[in-house]
Amino acid sequence: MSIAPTGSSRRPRPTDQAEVRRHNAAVVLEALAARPRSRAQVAAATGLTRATVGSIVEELIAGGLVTEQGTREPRGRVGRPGTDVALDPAGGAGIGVEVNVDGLSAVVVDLVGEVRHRASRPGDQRGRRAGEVLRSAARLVDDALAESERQGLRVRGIGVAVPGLVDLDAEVLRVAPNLGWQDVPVLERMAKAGRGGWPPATLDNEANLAALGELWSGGHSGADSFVLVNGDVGVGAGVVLDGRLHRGSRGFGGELGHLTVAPDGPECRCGARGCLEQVAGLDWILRSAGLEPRGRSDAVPALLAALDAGDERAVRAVGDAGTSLGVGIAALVNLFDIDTVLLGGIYAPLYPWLEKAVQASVDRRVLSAAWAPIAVRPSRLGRDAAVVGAAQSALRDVLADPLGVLAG
Amino acid sequence: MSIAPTGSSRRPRPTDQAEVRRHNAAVVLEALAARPRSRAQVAAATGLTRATVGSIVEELIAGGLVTEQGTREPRGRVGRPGTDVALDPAGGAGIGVEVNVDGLSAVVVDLVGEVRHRASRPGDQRGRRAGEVLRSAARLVDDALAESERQGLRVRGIGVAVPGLVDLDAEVLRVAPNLGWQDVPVLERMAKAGRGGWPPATLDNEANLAALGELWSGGHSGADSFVLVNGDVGVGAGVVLDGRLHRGSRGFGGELGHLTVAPDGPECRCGARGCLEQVAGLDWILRSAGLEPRGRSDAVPALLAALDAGDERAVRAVGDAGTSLGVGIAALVNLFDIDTVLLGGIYAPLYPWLEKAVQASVDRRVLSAAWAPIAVRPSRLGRDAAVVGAAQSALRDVLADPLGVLAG
DNA sequence: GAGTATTCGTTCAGGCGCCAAACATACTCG
DNA sequence: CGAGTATGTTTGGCGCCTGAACGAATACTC
Repeated sequence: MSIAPTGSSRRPRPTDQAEVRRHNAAVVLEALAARPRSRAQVAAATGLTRATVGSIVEELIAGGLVTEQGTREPRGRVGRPGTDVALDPAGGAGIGVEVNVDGLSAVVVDLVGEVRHRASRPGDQRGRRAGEVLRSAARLVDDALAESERQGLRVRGIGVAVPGLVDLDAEVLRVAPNLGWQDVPVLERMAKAGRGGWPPATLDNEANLAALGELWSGGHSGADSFVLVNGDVGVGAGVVLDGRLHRGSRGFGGELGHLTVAPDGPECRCGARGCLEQVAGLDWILRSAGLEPRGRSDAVPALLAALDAGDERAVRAVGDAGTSLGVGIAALVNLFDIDTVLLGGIYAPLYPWLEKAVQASVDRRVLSAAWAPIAVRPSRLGRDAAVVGAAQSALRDVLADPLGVLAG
Repeated sequence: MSIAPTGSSRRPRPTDQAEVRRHNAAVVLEALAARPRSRAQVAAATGLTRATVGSIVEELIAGGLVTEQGTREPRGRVGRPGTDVALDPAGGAGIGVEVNVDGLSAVVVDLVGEVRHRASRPGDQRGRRAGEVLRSAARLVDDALAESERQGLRVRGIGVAVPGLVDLDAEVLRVAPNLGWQDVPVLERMAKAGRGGWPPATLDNEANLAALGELWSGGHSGADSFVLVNGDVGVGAGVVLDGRLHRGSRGFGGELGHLTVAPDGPECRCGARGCLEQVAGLDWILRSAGLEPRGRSDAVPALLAALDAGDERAVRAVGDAGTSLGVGIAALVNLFDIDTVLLGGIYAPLYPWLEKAVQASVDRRVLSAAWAPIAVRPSRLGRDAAVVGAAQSALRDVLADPLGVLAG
């Protein structure tokens, strides 16, 4: 059977009881992240003993990640009341930055998921040089760091979202067609332009991070496998399987926009024909609705206004886009076997006009739809998903391995 | 075995040191599966202490999963020579069964991956009733069990591969379009028809199992993320990410055959239009090459003969199928970010005539191809992949949790 | 050929983490 | 106010890994 020696990273690592402790600490913290609870409740929820939970909570309190809340008011139940333990908002924060075609934005999110700071620089970035844009982004980060310090938040990491293919190993933005960028070492440039003293930063695709944002903040109960389709000028997909983002081995996954849906369709920037992006992307929708794709910040409200007014051309444009989009989504669903699809980015506000066409198209093309219906829903965070997801991705390290973070 | 009442399967489970032991036993066994080694070498490879490895090996020997081999001949190195420890072939075996359109087959595979028994019943199954077919399959299993006993192999499990959508929870074959079956409780029926005393059996899609077969036996060095595209009358895909098969949450994944590649194409059995299966499946290829799709067992050799003879019509048919197939593969690659694609099933023998068209089509449509080339290769196990994978999937349980298997 | 160096496998305390049970605490109920 | 119940902590015990020490088996050196 020769399970190939797999020279690479795939070698399974051994465990020891320190790892057990770390793992269980993460389990406890996870339980507390869902909702404040007493130690006994945590024990019941996780399957650990009260003794173990007590000891872990003690350690987490010492590390400043959780705090004891005042005794809960009596609830009419017999027995000694428990004292709730909750995440400490000051225990950690993450900074998220999004670089996108129509502007930059940044947020600070604390350990409980609250947005504590928010800033943005709107404006079309397509004309600007990468270096210039990233200097602006670095300034947003510096501001966010300052603000975090003012609020007594300890920033654990920075997440940067970009609209393009990211090489995770090299931490380089390989290509962002809609920005016209290529091979840009985003993190390096930003750090160089910043005031220094930054916590560790990571770079990822905006659709991926948006999906994480939805996973952690969206409160889509029970949906721990879903795809977030992020519509914009381009169309990306963030794939979450069993509660884990699936980036692909090289960070190049989720390129839904370049799925072929019309082999004889218009030529795409990527060189192929009939890419989904060309018949369901924002530019196509705008053109098809008789609006100018340029000056996007005005164009989207104009589109929505036209739709609200019942403009037939606009309604049909969006419906047609929905049909094409459904083809792409059906492909996703057939391949990944996922039962929930979230429409994000520009698709979120367009949802009411997309819904029918998308659902019809999906139902017709998904083989398993008869046994298990596919739910297509609008994203909850909308355009914020990527920045928030980026900020939270930094915090996930804390939640996933609290003891490791405290020790490191 | 599992503790927690687990309302939802996604809740993270706590660990204790018994789990540590089990995990480390699996790590040790995995190291030994790759190649026989001494305890000291296992320790070096895994990072565990010699003391720990010694104790685990002792336990595995007691359980009959591994054996000490004679002292290795002196190798000119100083120091006391180690005694190699290796998987014990008799430590366990798996039975694989494949039910397919053109026949049934079964194999017995032992713990080291050797095929110890092989049997098949060729013949078109499309006309036969499910019950009848499954009775034949059950007989193959009974024979395989008898043969295993004769060879002193302890059968740990049975894997059944079917060409269709499988509901993993219910262990029901939901639909197999090319067999014309629907909602068949395959395992139940087989067990009822068998002589009894069967070890636990599992049901899965043939493309999935073929992918596992390739993963474990293919020796595609380094490729622990790949897609196996299994061509036949239908077209399925088995997706392996980071060395783990991705079935989808409900076992409905990998339906590459019903990807839309030609929206205006012919109508498919599934109800949609332009499914890949319709323009790259075996029936289409045969028709397009001027051969009768019926009587398939003869048709494929005829096709190959025609290709060998340079028959233009046949060559073009396969080439065209390759182009369409490339569209589907490009979709897979864009979405999953995978750099290796294996062509299996009927595509394996057709590979020489498919290669060019597929690769060209893929390269044109995969966004990341410029940075990371996509390798399209024929599968190594060919038509055997699914049966062998099915047999091995039973053995994986042993390798993944040896102590658990021994205890249970 | 004897002594030394090196490597292998085992044995033995030591530490750590979990569990089970007992205990102290705090509240409800009658 | 006492009985009953649930929470949180303490204690003893066990299992597992580690590190060091030890015997065993081989090669190297003089």
